[in-house]
Amino acid sequence: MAGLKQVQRQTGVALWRQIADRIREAIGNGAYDETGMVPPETVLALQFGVNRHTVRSALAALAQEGIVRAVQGRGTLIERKERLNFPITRRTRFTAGIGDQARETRALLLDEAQEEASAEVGSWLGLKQGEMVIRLETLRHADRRPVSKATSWFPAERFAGIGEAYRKHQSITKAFAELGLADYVRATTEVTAAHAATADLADLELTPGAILLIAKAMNTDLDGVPVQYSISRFAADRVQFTIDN
Amino acid sequence: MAGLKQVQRQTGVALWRQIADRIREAIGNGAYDETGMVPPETVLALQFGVNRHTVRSALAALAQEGIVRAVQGRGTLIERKERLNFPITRRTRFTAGIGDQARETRALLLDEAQEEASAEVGSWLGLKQGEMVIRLETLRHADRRPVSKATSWFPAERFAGIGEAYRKHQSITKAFAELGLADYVRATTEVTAAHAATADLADLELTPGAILLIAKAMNTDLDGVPVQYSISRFAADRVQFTIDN
DNA sequence: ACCCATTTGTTCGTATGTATG
DNA sequence: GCATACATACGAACAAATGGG
Repeated sequence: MAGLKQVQRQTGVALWRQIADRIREAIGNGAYDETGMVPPETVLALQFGVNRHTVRSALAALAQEGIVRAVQGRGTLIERKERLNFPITRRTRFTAGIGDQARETRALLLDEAQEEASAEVGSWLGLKQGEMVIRLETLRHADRRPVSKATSWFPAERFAGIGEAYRKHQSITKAFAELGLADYVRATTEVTAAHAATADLADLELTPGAILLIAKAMNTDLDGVPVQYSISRFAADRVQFTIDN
Repeated sequence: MAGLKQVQRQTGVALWRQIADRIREAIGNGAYDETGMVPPETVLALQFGVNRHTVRSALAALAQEGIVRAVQGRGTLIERKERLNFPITRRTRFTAGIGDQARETRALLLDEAQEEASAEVGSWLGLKQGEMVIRLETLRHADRRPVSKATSWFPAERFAGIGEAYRKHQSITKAFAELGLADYVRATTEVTAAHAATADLADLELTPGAILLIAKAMNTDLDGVPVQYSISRFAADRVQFTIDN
């Protein structure tokens, strides 16, 4: 499991960042659960085959993120360690899916706009290019940590006022209900991964080079008519998806 | 869509690498399909707010990967642009899922071993920790490009000889069939994303900082008895998953 | 054949960031 | 904290190849 030389030089990614990424990941995977702390700097330096200064840079970055806290004479304590599980099923809902794993969830409406459907959005929603759609930009937190940022499109005619409804209820499900759609199902989900764009880095409180899990999803009503197309970006360090067949 | 200053300084990730990652992604998304080439270096430099040298470093990295080819006086041509779609369903199979999108698929058995089940593997396969399992390390190509690297575990008693069978048929499905298991289904899939480890970088022909889509999957026979647990690492640039409910 | 704008390729120099001991 | 070596990034040129008038 340990393995030496897990980092590479002259690749455009500084060693301290590669090491920070690996330690963050190891923490998320529960590698240091027994002690609740990261191994000593000298041990890490040996493991990664780098100078202790380099390890210190990596730990400083993680401390900056609030993931670890160095205490002189004791070691580097792990402050936070979470990975939320997000089930993708026919009845996928954000709040219900995350709700039982977090004490508190929040939803923020960053932006709302009415616009003409792009080719991509139109094809997913079954609209002609140029028909009007409502776009919502939303940010979701769990226990005060940003978890996902999503862009959603809705047919404008059918769901006029969904922005206000979402702001009020902080939930797509409840906003749909207020607009007369009692139930909906997840039809299709496409999952990819990519480096975060700068705009998402800020909102999701990530550092450059961070990874996003991206879910492009289409929801329909019970008659199979598309009601929502969304592109959700999740901080890959903080979530995993599960698909149960 | 364009957007200025999409890169950040002093983050431990070199600008040229951030830019290379964004251009690779843009190519994958079809952003330059009209011309079949990347914008001129001077234009990219302006877009990203960096010196032309920095853009050239990024393009040199992409040329090294075989994604683009620079021609003096003409521009930088896009050589390769692919993203395979990998459906995750109750009947998920690698070869059948990828097969119709690639002209040629190959499967390589990198390693085979018999070992005691770890806590994780045991819990997925319904074995006690310490019971014997067979581990296969496999690498899959589509059209001569590596697509995924997978580690699979099988109950040793029931599937003795599966390594040989896999080497012969280059297919899990056919190897199962030879050992008397005519059919199996995908029970659960967990999807995460992470930076590639060094060992995977080499086999998947990726550069450091590259992203993996990771699928932890459990297959059962038709009676619901676990027959396989696997951790597959896909090059995120080259694939996407789809989940149809 | 020639000129020209465009685009990639190359060579200086200089400043800052990264990594080591 | 210091000294050293190398990678990264910028700026200003100039050279070489391409395609079109």
